[in-house]
Amino acid sequence: MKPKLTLKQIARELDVSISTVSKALRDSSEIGEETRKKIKAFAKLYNYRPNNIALSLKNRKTKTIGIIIPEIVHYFFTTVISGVEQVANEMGYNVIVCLSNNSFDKEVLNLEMLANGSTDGFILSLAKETMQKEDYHHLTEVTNQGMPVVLFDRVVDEIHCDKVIIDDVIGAKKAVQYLLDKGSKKIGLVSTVDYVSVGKLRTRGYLEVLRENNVEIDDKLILKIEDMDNSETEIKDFIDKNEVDAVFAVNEHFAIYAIKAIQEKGLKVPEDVSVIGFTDGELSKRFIPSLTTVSQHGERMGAEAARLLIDKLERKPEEEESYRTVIVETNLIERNSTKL
Amino acid sequence: MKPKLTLKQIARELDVSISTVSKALRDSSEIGEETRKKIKAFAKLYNYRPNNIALSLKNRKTKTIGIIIPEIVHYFFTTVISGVEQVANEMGYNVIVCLSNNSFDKEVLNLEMLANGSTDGFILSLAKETMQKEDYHHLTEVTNQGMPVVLFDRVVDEIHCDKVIIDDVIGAKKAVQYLLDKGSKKIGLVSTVDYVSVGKLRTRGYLEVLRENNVEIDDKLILKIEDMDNSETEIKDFIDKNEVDAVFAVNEHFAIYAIKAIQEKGLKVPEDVSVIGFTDGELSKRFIPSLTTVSQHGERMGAEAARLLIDKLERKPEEEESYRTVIVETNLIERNSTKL
DNA sequence: GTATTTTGCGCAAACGTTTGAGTGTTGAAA
DNA sequence: TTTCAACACTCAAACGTTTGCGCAAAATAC
Repeated sequence: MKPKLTLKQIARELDVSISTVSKALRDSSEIGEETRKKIKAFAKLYNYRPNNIALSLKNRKTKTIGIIIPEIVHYFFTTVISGVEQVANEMGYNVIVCLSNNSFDKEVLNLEMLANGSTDGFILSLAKETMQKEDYHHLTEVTNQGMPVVLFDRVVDEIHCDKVIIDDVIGAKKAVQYLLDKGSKKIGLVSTVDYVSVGKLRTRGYLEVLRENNVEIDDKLILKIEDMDNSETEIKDFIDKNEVDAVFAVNEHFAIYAIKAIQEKGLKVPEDVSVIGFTDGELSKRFIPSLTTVSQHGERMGAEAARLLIDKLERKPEEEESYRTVIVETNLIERNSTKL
Repeated sequence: MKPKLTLKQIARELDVSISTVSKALRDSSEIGEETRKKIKAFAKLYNYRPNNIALSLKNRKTKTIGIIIPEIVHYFFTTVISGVEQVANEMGYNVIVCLSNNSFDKEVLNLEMLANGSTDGFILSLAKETMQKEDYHHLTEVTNQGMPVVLFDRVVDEIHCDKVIIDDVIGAKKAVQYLLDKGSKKIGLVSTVDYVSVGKLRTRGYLEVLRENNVEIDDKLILKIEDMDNSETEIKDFIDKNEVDAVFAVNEHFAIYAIKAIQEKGLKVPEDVSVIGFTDGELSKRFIPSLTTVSQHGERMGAEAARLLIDKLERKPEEEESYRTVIVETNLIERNSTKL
């Protein structure tokens, strides 16, 4: 139980001053060859490592970036974390992960906590509740203090900062166009209510493509899930009541519930009805039939977000502010839930 | 762009000393009513928050706990994180998540990094590579420095610390006994190679139950997956070559590959062959047929681990050391991949 | 032999806090 | 008037670093 070596202890042990030790270890030319060697040998022998906290205080930077996500038990978010982590580590940064659990209050709390010196900047995706409330003061406050923030996936125009998003509209268009190309005529949409930005945008893509292809839009074929906990039965009802030859769902789960409902109705996927999902997770790959889906490339988004943030962190203060939005391209992964 | 309020600035602004400000904010009786009110009002107005880094340095504790896991894109680990996070936040602790990506070197690096002042203690699950190498010096070093460590899931006897595990043997026994009770005679096992402790233990449970029930053990019915990337075809081969009426797989993926192989062979699950998995993830719930499985209760494990760690952190130093191992009970979740 | 430069090291301040000890003023008891 | 406690506040050290500056001794130059 040796209580961690410090400069002070090395100094005492070797009978030199603290600054001599510090300088020696940092190869300062101020220190003589001999003393330097002696100190370095000692430090190495006892495995000296500088205390990060003290360094953070001194340098006024922590070399850690905070990431706040709505939930962690969620494939997409974990891939984003993975992407952030890779880039961050490469650049010598640590990552702190906090969860908002989709709660506004917890998002605020986490942000405040991390903003008080724990991190140099943030990467975050807004909690659902925050987007409903449209209250972003906690974020503007943080940015006002000069801490860079990068928003991803669930972003919002009101906050001025770097952003990483996918083009939800184009992604949705790709999916629906694909269905049309394969001969589908009556394409159902299973989406979320509009305050979830991605639901709104993907719905827009759906509508645009239909219009571009002169397909009549039938409101009955559009389902907007209000209550996630009840989504399975809502989707079942929807499928039972409507006759469709294809379904575009805005996430994996909805797609799978749709497939289940279709199968229970006595129809086959993809022979009778094609289904396309969004987000390429475990389920999409492993489900039978495996899901044709729009891939979001979470890892790439995380990497981009980390790069944007670190860029801001290491930029000289003279350079003028400017915010970028990078759009990570989606692409359609063809599997077995759509006909060839 | 106001650069974050400090005690010093408040002191200058209100023309008192720094210590007066500090004491006033902490409601010290040393400070007069009037000044205290004035200072508190000012602090509130400008939203003063003490700097965590400075506090950490002063108090020699950070109120954060580090968690290092082999991979984050993995349902079980995310549920553990979720559990840790809940308890940690309740107790006023922050959580730093780092990934070892199953690499020994990265595990060492992360540990060193976090050990240098960033966290008060660790919760971790060993990287696969670490278990192969059987090199735990990085962990013993950390514990020698007096930092508490809690190991979970992938644990090892050589390290003396608190541990949270599930009873893999009992869990496996429950599963296999269940299959026997339902009338299965030839139960296949799909496991991992033995240096992955959980694979070994679950295999042991399988063997024990068969022995207890006087069922002959047929080595041909035991598959040990060496190369994860190739597991799908290995399992397909295994199923094709052997006649079984049930399969016990040590994780979700293996279970699903088994089901696929069984179906491709022209047999039905669960009518012809029952399948049981381990770990209750998204896939188990949503797959068709949904999987009967041994639930690991990741969230509960995380919560237990956090409690153990915080307990150690807040214990007075006089109290003597003792290490506990808590075993989180598994239970069988019956779904549709086994016959009734 | 003195004047100047170089070498090798220590001092002290700073980062933002907390806190025990010290200090000066007030008011009351002796 | 002296003594002393109570009050309200400030000083300074500490946590572990880094770094500009100062200073003595040694080495060089004149």
